[in-house]
Order: sequence, then C-alpha cells, then structure tokens
Amino acid sequence: MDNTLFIHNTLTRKKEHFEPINPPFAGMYVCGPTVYGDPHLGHARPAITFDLVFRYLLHLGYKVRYVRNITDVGHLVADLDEGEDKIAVKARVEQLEPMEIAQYYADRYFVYMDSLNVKRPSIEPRASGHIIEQVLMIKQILDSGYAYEENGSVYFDVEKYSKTYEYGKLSGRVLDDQISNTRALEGQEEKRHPADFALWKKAQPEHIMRWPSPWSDGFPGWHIECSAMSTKYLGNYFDIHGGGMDLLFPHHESEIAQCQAAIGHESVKYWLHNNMITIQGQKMGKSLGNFITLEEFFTGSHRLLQQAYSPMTIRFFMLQAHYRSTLDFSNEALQAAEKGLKKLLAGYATLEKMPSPPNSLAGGMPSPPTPLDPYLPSPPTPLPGGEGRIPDLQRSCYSAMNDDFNSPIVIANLFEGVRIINSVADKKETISGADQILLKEIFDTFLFDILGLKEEKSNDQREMLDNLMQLILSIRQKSRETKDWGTSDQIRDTLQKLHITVKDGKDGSSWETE
RNA sequence: GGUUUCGUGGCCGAGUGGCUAGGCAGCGGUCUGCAAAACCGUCCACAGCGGUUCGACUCCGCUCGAAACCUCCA
Repeated sequence: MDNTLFIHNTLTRKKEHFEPINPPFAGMYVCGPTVYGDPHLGHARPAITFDLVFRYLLHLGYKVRYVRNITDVGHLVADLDEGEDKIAVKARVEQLEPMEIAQYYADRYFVYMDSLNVKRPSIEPRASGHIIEQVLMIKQILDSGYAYEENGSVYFDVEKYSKTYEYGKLSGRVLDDQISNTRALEGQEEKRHPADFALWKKAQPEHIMRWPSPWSDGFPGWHIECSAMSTKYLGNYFDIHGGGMDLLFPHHESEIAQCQAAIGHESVKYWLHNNMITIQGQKMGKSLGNFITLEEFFTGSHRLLQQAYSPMTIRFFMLQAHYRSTLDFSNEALQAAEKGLKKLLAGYATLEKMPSPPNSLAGGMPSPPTPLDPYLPSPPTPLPGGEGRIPDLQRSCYSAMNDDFNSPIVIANLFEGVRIINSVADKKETISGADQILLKEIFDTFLFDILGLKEEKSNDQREMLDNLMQLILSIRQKSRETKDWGTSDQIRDTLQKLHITVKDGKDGSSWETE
C-alpha cells in the first residue's frame, strides 16, 4: 500500500490526491507577513500550518522548494483611509527610512518564527527586490488586453476578464452580485469598474516608497508581488499555494486572474488555506484590545494572559486543532495544552530511559532519510508493514497525515503511545524489543520531525542538571533506606521550590522540571 | 445584505450513516512512608425544529448563533 497524500483544495472544495507536477519535486508558495508590526498569533498560524506541510512533504521524500514572501512594499493601512502605505505611515511616524521599518520587523519575524521551530523556507523573496518582475508581469497583462492605464496607474480589467474567465471561482463570489452591491463610485474615478484592482499605482508626492516604471513613479498593487515572485521561483505552473483564509478574496482571487492574463493559464494546482484564530471567542483585532503579540505570549505580559506560554506550548496548541478549523485561544485551553505536551515529552523521556531491548539491532535501525539524500527513492514511499498495535499506531499516524494533514489525530495516536510506554514502565504490560525500537522511531518521526515539537531546554544545561540530580537523588535514596524521612522530604520539598518534581517509583526515583 | 467556514460533553478539540477520538478538569480505585507521577475504571456530547432512512451527531431543508472576507478603499 502506498503512502497516498490527500489535500483539501480550496478551488474544488474537495480532498484531492496530491500528485506533484514534476515529481519528486514539489513547489509551494505561501503568503508571508507584511513587515510593519510585531509578529503576533495571526502570523503564527499560517507559519506553523505550512511548516507542517513542508515537513511532511520532506518526510515523504519530495524535494520541496518552499517560497514564502516578505511584503516590504506595504499594503495600505486599513483603518486610515488615506491611501497610504502601512510601512510608509509607520516610517513617517517613527522618523525612519521605510526600509528600516521593514528590516526591523522582518528580523523580529524571523526570530519569533525560529522560536516556534518553524523551518525557514527555501527562499524568502522580498517584494521590494522584485519590482522589475512585477513591472514585467504588468506589461504582459497590458499586452494581453486585460489591463488599462489611467493617469500613470494601471488597473486590472475585471469586467473584461470575467467575460472569458470566472473571476470569483476560488472564493465563490459572483461578479454581478458585487456590482449590484456597489453603491457610489466616489474616490475610484480612475477605475472603469468598481471590481477592478490596481496593478500599479502612481505615487502621490508625499508617498515615500516609490519606484520608477513605464507608467509613473509609484508602487505595485498589492496582489502582483505574489504572482510575480511565485512564478519566478516555482515556474508558471506549480503545486501548492497557501495562505490564510482571509486572503481568499480578493488577494488570491486576483492572483489567479493575473496569472491567467499574463501567462495564459492558471499557475496553481492546489490552493490551501488555514483558518483563523479567535481569542476567547472573539476575533483578534487591535481595536478590541485582544491583539496579542508572540512576545507577549512568551513573557505573559498581556493583560488577558494569566501566565507566560512557551513557544512549544503555542505550537502544540495549534497542532491540536486541524488547520482548516477556527481555533480559539483561552488561558484554560492553553494550560491544558501545556500539560498535554509535557505528558507527551515525559513519555518520550521514559521511553529513552528504558533499557535497550535484548537482541536489538542496537544502532542498526536505518536512520530516517534526510531530504537532501540524493539516493532517496522517488515518492510515494510504501506504507510501513508489520503486525501488532505498534505498527498499527505507526500506520494510523501516517493515514492521519495523509488525510489532509490531520495533526490532531497524530497527536491522539502519540498519546496512545505514551499510555503504552507508561504501562510498560510500570511493568503492567510488555512490548517486544522490535516494538520498543519502532515506538521510538514513531516519536522521533512524528513528534519531532513532522510536528516539529521539541524539548525546550538546551542540551548543555540538561546534561549538567542530569548529573546533579543523579547525585542528589542518590543521597536522598540513602536517607530513605534508613527511613530518615525528614532528610528525604527536605530534599524533595526544597527541589519542589526550585520547580523540580521528584517522583518515587518502584525502581527508584525520577524527576522532572515544570 | 452577499460569499465562505462553522456550531460536539465543565474547557479545548477530532471523527463517522449503526461500532472508543484524544488532551485538560471531575469522581472512584491500584500503587506509595507521605506526596507526585503513572495505570485501571467512571461521569459529562453532538445548537434548535422538521425531513430522508430500518437507523443520523453524521445526509437534506429551515431557524437561531459565531467567525473571516466583501458591501468604502489602495
């Protein structure tokens, strides 16, 4: 049986068999951040979602090129209706060069995504570095007749386009509805049709971010960068385009139209969209006062947060929900996730401490293939065989991932693995040596490689702590053997104050940190 | 008003036309010097109203409720 991946394509609203255009290569483009503010939860969801996709495709053996853009040209400020660029406004307010703003927040974005253990994409192109490509694409659209110039600005002719093609096929919108819903035409006299969108915009004198073009000194419209950069790095027809559901319309809808007009065909085979997050049932927004940055999460400094939540807690929490579901943040839910993750990692630690099974192929298990291994077989790889509940568990993890990246089911399976590990450690169950090795492989593969979770303490500290704790616990054990409960409890209580919990078991004591 | 996505137990969150999600919390037990952890057992569901069906939480319709985007704009 093959390891067959199905992914939900927004375009067809169905789960489709993932068949890359040029196997074993797979191309994925994801809309990245506009770098004019601190990274927040809204940035974390798509980053983690498509990190999961990236990691799983790599695991399956595809040679993935993952492109995620940095928008440093700037969308316009939504709440300030001045027709000004978000980054430009920020720059003026803070008395900085616009690129200083973009650089500062791009750096912040990278740091926080690193802390969430989000793998860096293969390419992270910046919109400002691809003005030439965008201008070229606009020319192509003009040549094909689906755009017009007006006072130094260029607009996409949606009305003409929709006579031949279906503008709205991705988001399910009907152009006629949009016309009938449109009222006055104030402020858009340059456009022939209210649904038209800008490809190039002439800069007003006060507009500080501007580039030369055949039409005017100005700046590109906010959809063209993704069309230009995705096709530059992934080709005119590529596998996956991802982003948040909020980008469905008009952004991705317009990308489809732009590529169709410029290239002559659509450029994307599978559209993937992650759902949004809410905070205590409400949408996250600056005006609602529930806008929480990642920094505030990690330090617990926001008034809605009862405590700090670690990056891995956030990551685990997000992966406990399917990427196409809305996800609600609350202290209660986050604390539950924190405990759940701790249990999972503690289970893995228990497994690691188990004696190596007799007759085991000590160190003989083949290590999982790395993505750059040139001898990797072409995907899809066969699903692992074997009989028994551990191989079943492994297959169950694969089938969950193959079912549109169902990470919550993978996690549920890992908890079942933890239950088995703990039962074995309690000597209430036994497993074969082969199963023990396989169990570890399952955790290494799914928990660490694919879900991208990790122990949050550094190895150096861990090792020193291990040695110290071994010393302390051996002293305590001696006092327990002489029933010197005073000393034994004093050690345990003092350690507890340092947030180290001692657990006495049949085979001696173990410990863990909070 | 339109488009889209949803509405599951105390909380979060999967899934399915008839068969256990899982985590956190609660309750009862086992273990333990005590504690913690762990293990076993257990309680609490499928927004409401109709319809299809031998049977629906799962399909269809309506109602109520929620979220995103659009209805200004680059």
